[in-house]
Amino acid sequence: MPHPDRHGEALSRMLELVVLVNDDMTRSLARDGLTVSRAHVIWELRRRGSMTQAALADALSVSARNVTGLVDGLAATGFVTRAPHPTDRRATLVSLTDHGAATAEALERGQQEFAHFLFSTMADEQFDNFVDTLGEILGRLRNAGVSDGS
Amino acid sequence: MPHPDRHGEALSRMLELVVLVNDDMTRSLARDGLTVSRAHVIWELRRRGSMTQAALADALSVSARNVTGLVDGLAATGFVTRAPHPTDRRATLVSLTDHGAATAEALERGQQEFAHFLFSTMADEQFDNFVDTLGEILGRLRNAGVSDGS
DNA sequence: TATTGTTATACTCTATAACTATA
DNA sequence: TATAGTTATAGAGTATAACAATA
Repeated sequence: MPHPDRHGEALSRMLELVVLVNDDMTRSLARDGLTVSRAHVIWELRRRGSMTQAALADALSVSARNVTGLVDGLAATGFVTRAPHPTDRRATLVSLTDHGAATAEALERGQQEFAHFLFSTMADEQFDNFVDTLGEILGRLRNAGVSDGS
Repeated sequence: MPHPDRHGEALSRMLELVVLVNDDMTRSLARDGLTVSRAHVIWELRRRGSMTQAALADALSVSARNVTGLVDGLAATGFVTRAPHPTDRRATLVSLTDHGAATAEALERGQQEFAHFLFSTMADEQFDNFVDTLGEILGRLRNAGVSDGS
């Protein structure tokens, strides 16, 4: 087992990674007139098609109140539209506009390029080990919703 | 070089890691009555000692306005105190109270335990590779303040 | 003139609670 | 009764701009 001190160094690097990735996404999305939260909405609509706001709230783990606000913003800037639900007159169907769909594709392309930028020069063995290790760490974090991080 | 598709998978895992680590820190800090931003203030004060608000703004990459708010909150809850700067009468020195210092130590212990929780069962070789790879990725992100992430 | 910190103002994200229209 | 969505309200984090006190 490695020196315990190295564990702290590894965690520091992970925390810096969190910050840098977050900053990078925020900056990059701002160029498309988006925030991280709004991009999540677009992302879900692309993956799963038109949805009611209740379904969006569920998919994004966010309150109904927040969905209203997020959809308000996205509708005002032309990324999504609201339409009455065909059978349930209480509900609203949220869909991507053409602009929203094009943006979703651009986001996906951008993400692919970003992944390439990060990993493409890495040797096979190193890369595989990295992905596996990420998987192990994610497993722990998922199962231990509780812990004692900084 | 690995299949390009695996790059996307690696990035997905990294993004999930960002979310989980963030959630974990938020939940854990809430138990001490802290938020991530306020914990950063305590962290810097522990690392570098008492500082003026201007120095804090610099260290945290945050606006002067924000420092006022953060210090207000931390002072109201007894983690820090404000005192006049001995030589510059414009400035205010922010210091940890005993409670703040004790909290800072607890945060550091918690972070060590968290690192242990994540890494202690890992084989040497895997762990070393992981740390090295994190370093490489951080290097790229630091140097390319610009990129095209999701 | 420049710097330190505060107040004023505003935007985003988050939440709960009350309310309307429907199921 | 229960669900879908909105409005009301609130708190945290972020920011810029104007201002007072001091350098």
